[in-house]
Amino acid sequence: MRIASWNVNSIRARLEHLTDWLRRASPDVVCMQETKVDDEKFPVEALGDAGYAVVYAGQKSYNGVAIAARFGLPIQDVKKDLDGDSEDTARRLIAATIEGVRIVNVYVPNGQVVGTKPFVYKLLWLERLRAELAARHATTEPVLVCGDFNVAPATIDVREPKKWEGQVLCHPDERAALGKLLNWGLVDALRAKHPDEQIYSWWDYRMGAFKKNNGLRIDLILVTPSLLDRTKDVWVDKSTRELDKPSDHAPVLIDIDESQGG
DNA sequence: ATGGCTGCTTTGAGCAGA
Repeated sequence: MRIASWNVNSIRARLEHLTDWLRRASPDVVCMQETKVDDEKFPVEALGDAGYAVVYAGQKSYNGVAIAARFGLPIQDVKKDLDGDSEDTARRLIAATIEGVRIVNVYVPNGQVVGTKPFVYKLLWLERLRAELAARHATTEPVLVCGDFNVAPATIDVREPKKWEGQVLCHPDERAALGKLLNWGLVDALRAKHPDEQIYSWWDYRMGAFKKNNGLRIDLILVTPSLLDRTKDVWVDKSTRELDKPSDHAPVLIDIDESQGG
């Protein structure tokens, strides 16, 4: 089973890229972030034409998450938002069980500037996610948590670490919050498979950052140990970032052996 | 260098992103 995570930066602005890419990359499941659209206006039909069913938790203008699965793969036990969220909180989480894998798709708050209210909210959000996973799941289950974490886990995940040192996305408090989430029982799947490679998933639109490969790896796929055992490979598909009017994020993909699971 | 790009918003300057 091939699962992808992609911050599309507006699903409506990216619809052609998305449907073209689905045909090209052929994921069984794609988790999307920053769909930036009300549920009433979600492009269900376009995804259907591409061969995918979709569940979504969206809002106007900002945030929004969705999980699409190839027709024939049932999407079960859909859960939206963190426990304790209300109707007017940002839509940042959608989870579902597909082929026996619990898939939790997150758009972690950006945090804006270190020390601000949004930054504190980001740290709290990561802790709430950890608490919710720990309350709902055992680490022996096949659980996959993916999305835009807005945290670069380590120095290797940043092309210009000195420039980013102590800044939002790279601050020790964010890395500690992510570390605590991992300590519950998750593994950063790409890093486990590629311990020494500099691989990025986001490049700033400005200053020709992509051409210089001046990026950060902030889009992650975290898995429990039983899923890591079944993981064949994890990679970033940079091809979408080369298109006209791209998302600033590229998709991250994981191939999971199906013979051992389900 | 407080800019630089992009998408969204009851359309147009301001916001949020990262």
